[in-house]
Amino acid sequence: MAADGLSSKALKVSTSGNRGLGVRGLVLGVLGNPSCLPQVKRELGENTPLLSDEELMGLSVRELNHHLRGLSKEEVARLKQRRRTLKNRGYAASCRVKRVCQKEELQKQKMELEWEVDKLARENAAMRLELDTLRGKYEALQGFARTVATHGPPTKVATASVITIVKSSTNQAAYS
Amino acid sequence: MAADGLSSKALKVSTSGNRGLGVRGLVLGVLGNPSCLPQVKRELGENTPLLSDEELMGLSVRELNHHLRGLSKEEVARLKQRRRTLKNRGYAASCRVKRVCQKEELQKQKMELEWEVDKLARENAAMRLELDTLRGKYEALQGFARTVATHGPPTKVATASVITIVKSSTNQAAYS
DNA sequence: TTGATGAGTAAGCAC
DNA sequence: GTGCTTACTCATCAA
Repeated sequence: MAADGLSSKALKVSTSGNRGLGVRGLVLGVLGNPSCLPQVKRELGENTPLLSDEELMGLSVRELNHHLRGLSKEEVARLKQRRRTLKNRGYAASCRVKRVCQKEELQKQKMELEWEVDKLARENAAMRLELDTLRGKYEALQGFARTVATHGPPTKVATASVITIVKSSTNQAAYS
Repeated sequence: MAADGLSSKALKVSTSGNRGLGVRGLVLGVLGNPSCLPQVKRELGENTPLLSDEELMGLSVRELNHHLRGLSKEEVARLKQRRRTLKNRGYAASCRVKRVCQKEELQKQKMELEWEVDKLARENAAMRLELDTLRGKYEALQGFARTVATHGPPTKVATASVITIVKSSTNQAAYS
């Protein structure tokens, strides 16, 4: 268990993948091509040219197996573990990116909604104003029509239609 | 450097702070009171009762210095590092909690805004309907008033006011 | 096996 | 020093 932790640490140090803005990766990258421990037994395999992190990452399983020929069981395990670790590093990075994107997406949607609320509220206010204005005019006209209907209607038909309009008016209870 | 990494690992294993749901912390917690390496030199200090993680975390700097009396420089550094590590663990946890809370807060705000948009849109539609209805009634009344004004006004004053109302109407250009 | 994610650790920044 | 955040590693789960 402790050995695992140690070997992992060693692998981490040996790593040269300096992604993002990480100062750590850059600093460690100065020290290292990926060969701190593997170097010891490297003479066994001629066609294993000290795979870089990127190469090891990109390999398909079949290609990886090719590179694994002639390596000791321990070496194979070590290389596979390094591959897994490198991939995990990538997964972690994309996980972080995803998190940030989701947050930004939410903030964007929020802003759009705020804008929409503002727009609708302004439309609403304008309509309310228009409605009030029209109601005022309507009431004035209605008053006139009532006067006409009361003090001397010119035609029976027209008067009837105005009365209908006035009665169908909902909440204007100013019929003293 | 490698020694640092190793000792850190050892510290991590010795740690018993099992916060959150982590299975790892629980599992490792079974193995360990915090005394894997420190135990060797423990006989030197009588008044250092193997500080637990919680105790070490909660200590003020002054209290910590008290516990540091009679320890070797290496021991002091080790203990301080453990303290720092423990605190970092807490910081990381609260950082994660904060992140989750912020996200939930955004989602909540988004939902509230969506609800508000919906409300305003419905208000808007209702007002638009009301406005159209009222416009219809107004136009009908206006037609009647014009008829009256043309074919025999009962009073001069009332007619004038109706004419004013009709003329002040903005976009109703149905004056054939 | 691969990809994603929670927790823990160290580095680095800001106060 | 303290607290926060990022990048990395590992354990663990899901597909």
